[in-house]
Amino acid sequence: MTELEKYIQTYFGVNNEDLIKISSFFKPVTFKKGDYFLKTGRHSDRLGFVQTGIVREFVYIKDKEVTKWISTKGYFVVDLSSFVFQQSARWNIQALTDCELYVIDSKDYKKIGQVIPRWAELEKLFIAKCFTVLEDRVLQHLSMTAEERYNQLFNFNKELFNQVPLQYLASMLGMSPETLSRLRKKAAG
Amino acid sequence: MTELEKYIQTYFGVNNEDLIKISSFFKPVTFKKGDYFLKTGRHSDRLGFVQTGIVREFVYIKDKEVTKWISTKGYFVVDLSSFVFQQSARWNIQALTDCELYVIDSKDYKKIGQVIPRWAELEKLFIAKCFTVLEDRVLQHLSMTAEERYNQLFNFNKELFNQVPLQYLASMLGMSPETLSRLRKKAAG
DNA sequence: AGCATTTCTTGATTTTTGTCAAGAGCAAGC
DNA sequence: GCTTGCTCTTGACAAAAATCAAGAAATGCT
Repeated sequence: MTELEKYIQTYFGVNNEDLIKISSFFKPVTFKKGDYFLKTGRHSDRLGFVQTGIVREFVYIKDKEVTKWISTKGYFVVDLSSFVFQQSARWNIQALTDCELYVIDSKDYKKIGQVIPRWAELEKLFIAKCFTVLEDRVLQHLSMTAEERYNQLFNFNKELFNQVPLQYLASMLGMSPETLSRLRKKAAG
Repeated sequence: MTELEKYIQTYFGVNNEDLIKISSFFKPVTFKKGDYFLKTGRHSDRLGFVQTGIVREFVYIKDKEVTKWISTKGYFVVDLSSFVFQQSARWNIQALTDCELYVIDSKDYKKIGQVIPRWAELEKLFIAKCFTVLEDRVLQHLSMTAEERYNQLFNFNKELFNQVPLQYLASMLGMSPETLSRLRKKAAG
């Protein structure tokens, strides 16, 4: 079973037969460090799954880059408003390292629904799960200090701090790079 | 057409016949100021639609109330993780004023899917829309100061500031009540 | 109306975080 | 191996926001 199949099974809980049908629509695509999976303003008609490598989703706000999320193995990358609602893309999605993604375009994606009758239901459940994760993220900003947010992310995923330029993590945590640097020093004791 | 029907049509874009089928599952329930629609830890098997009044969703974190959202006419109120995934509720949902809600329990909710074949698809679209709204909210915390967040909410919905205790709005915006008070004074010039 | 309670404002102060600037450390490419 | 960038750290300072405390204003209740 490939990584992709493993994750689809975990996320969507389908049987082996459906699993193979679904995953067969995804095609492997390699990205070099710096390549864009998606650029703001363009129309995105594809969904990616990170097999290896690190991918950053960010947007320019007042001439500054704001990193919304950093995806590693096992994450889907997509601009949902663009993929689902055919709007122009809000996020830039860029490979931070060389990457292997499994990619599906919206034309093929629609075919999944024809093959798997319960697909819309499974999609709903998956997006609902994503929603609750984002709810938590909002709550973190309402209730935690920069230091607490740093510690939480660090405890959740230490490796990230060796693999990703810290300025991006700082942005994703909603603090300046200097603050992250100081909190890091402080936590290291 | 009732408010509920109007909003269902706007959100889900169904025809008149389906609209009536869907809305007929919702039952009007009145809540007195202070009543709880849902309490943390309980199991929630109902979804509400705010017809009149104001409803607050909040949670205790380290003995402090954190207000996640304040809903007025036209909003759905629900603990999604509880309603969809049968987990115990994460949020308290309380009437800030006397309220009329249209309420549906999960048993009846499931019947909608039997009556409207496209329902899972429509649900998916609705939750996806909610997801993109939350994405924006996260971005606001990554890129805006307390003052900018205050101004944005005030410009978006001025009435809220006359109807809701400001301490709740402050919490929802991720700042102390004192800071909100000062920003408010400053913006009033 | 009058009292009690809650909510809001204000000032003083502290803490947290951001900004600016300089330099150190690293890595990529020639 | 040596530039050339890029990234990270550090210090000094400024700005933003939190906290604490006191009182004013509004609200609810009887």
